[in-house]
Amino acid sequence: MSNKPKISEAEWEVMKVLWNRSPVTANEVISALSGKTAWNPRTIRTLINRLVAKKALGFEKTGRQYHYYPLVSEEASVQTETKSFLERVHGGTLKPILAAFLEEQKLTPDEIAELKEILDKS
Amino acid sequence: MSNKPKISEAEWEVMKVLWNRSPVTANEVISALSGKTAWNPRTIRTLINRLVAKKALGFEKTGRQYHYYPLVSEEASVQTETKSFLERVHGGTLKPILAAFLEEQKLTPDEIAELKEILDKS
DNA sequence: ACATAAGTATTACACATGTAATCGAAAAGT
DNA sequence: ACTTTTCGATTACATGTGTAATACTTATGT
Repeated sequence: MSNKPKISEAEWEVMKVLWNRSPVTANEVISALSGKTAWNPRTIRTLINRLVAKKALGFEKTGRQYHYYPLVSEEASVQTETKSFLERVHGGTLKPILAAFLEEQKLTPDEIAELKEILDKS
Repeated sequence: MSNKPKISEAEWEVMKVLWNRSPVTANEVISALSGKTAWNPRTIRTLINRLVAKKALGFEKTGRQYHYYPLVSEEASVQTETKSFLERVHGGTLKPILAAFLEEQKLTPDEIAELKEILDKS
């Protein structure tokens, strides 16, 4: 089952909150995002609702409040996104991709070592 | 100037044709894509028009025919896409991303060596 | 019990995207 | 010169996305 729902860019921010901690209420998602984004709480609720409609999130009712939790794992979603990304830039040279990776992620030495290990094993 | 126009997934296919060879006519783009996609020629013309509107493509008229060519480089576009992709999954663990990369089997041993070199230098 | 507040559900609306069809103009055949 | 074909330009339309506002429902305080 667990088919890969397409998660939009804004929705992705919501998912990251839920992957980080769950189950949480809509309000908790809203306050978690209030530092990061300038979205209206209504907007965030809309995003949550869409994610529920897409079956990327589930919830349990506790009284009138809903506690949301992910129905898709972060790992699987990253995989899906990455695959789609790679398909799109297929044929592009790989070097600038990794270069951007390195530049953007500000990799720690530990992470670099880990990546090298992955490369070694392949 | 040359600001980064957002190129959609379908449009990206058109750009790849043009990055590969240009300037070419719409019909040449259409036949280049006829093997890869099942799009109606009308659809491809629409995509070309949108890319022109986004200033991702330019053209010269030769008689009544237009010869299109990219206004943005593949390198720059890959960079932009990659940055956006990374921002979206930012905070996600890096390992599954590289794992997906490797799984796609885009990496030849030569490339792996090259990547390791990049990692070494950073 | 009833009003109020706090959640959730429904509706809105503009712009992007996928996927074309139709309109109009100009080149080319007859 | 007129008709037909061939391009490009304009228009279409459903669905997705960003960004909310409004309506509805139900705890909760009084």
